[in-house]
Amino acid sequence: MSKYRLMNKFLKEFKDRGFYYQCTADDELSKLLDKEKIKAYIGFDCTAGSLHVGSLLQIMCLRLLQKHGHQPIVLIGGGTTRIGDPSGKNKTRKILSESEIEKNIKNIQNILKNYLNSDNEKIKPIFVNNYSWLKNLNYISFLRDIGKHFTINKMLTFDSVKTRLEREQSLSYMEFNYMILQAYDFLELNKKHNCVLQLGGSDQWGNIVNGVELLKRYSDKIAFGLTTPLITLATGAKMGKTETGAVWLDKQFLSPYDYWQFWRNSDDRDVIKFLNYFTDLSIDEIEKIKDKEINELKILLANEATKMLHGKEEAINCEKAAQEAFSENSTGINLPSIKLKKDNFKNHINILDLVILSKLEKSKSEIRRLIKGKAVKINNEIISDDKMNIDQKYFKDNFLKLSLGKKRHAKIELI
RNA sequence: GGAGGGGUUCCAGAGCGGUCAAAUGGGGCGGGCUGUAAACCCGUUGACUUCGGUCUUCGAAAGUUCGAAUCUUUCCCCCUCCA
Repeated sequence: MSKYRLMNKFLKEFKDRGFYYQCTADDELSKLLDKEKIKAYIGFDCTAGSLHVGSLLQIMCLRLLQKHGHQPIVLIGGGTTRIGDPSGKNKTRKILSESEIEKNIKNIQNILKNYLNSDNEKIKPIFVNNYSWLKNLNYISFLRDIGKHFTINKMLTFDSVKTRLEREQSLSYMEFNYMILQAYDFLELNKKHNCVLQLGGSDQWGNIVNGVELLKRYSDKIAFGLTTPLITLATGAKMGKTETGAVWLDKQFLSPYDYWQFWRNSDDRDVIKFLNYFTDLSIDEIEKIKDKEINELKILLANEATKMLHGKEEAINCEKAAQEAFSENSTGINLPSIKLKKDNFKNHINILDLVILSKLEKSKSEIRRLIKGKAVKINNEIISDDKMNIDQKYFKDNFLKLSLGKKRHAKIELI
């Protein structure tokens, strides 16, 4: 901290953008980064079938590394997922099947590829799966070579262990070993790739420090750990999960339109922060525009974030669709469309069934409630009767716009 | 191993034989105000319904009863204290 002004460019940007939370030794790290291009890694867990915005800050860290000429290593925890990280959990989580894990790994890699530069040999991401080394560990030699560097006394002091022990549920020996395995990952990546830095969320601090210390003890090597803060929204909620579900970084789970909307609906107080975290706009640019009309900034944020994941074209489409959908007399023509066979309309279809088909809502009771609350619209006309039938004359050029409340819109198209 | 306490709808947490689809708070959803924000106000929040009702829920199963989230038995799980 003391040499802040002299700080390495990568670290400086890391701090200026608000990514910085803790570092094992920032002065030394700064010096090292000035001297040479390094390899750094972040581990991703593959419990879920995809990644959501909760991991986006980590992904942005990888991008930032690349931007400054360092090479990121993406560690997918194929092995450790088989164990389960006890951090922040009060229950042992379910163990996934082999095929599920394999599928998740592929999917997660694909998402990351959207974000990372793979063209430049020097900085292109190295994907590794810790299962490849963990699966063949020999128990006795592992205990002797690695285990001896860990004391139970110390391990018991880690929050992840402590909370589980003190407070509620049991902690299995299997999970207890998680932190050792993660430390071992760092050692392995150091040997194989000369990786000297591990990044992660602040909840990973303990695990990261373990790795750094293991490297020191085992091979007398200096390595570093760097963590990012836990992002909370202005409302206090954790980032990444909405009530409707997680904000997935994956078309199959969340449409680009909804992804765009997620950013567009950010809390005023979060917008500048998010521009720093989740866009490529330079700090200077953000400084320049920060007093612009807040809704313009939200659109900018949505565009930039969507562009990064889904591409420029999609981002433009999303903006158009949104503009159109929210305007007074919109036809909803640019909305993502739900296609229905004309057979469904031999005569007519009940409004409730139509909404169900649109997938905007799946409970008829809920739709009835919405209708009572004047929240259901077809072509911007309020529907007041849940027995109403919709026939083909509601379709103009074979489509109609269906709205639930102010924010949920869909285009129903006849084919 | 011994002694107590507990498992309730998304969450927290009341209820302790009928008036219980279950208080209250949080969250969500919708409406109002606005700016697709926040705050605030109002409504709503198991499913299905021909709007009369019907069906499924209070850890699991069996039982008592006209009637059970509420009582009994067995089982599963959790917490606290003692050994």
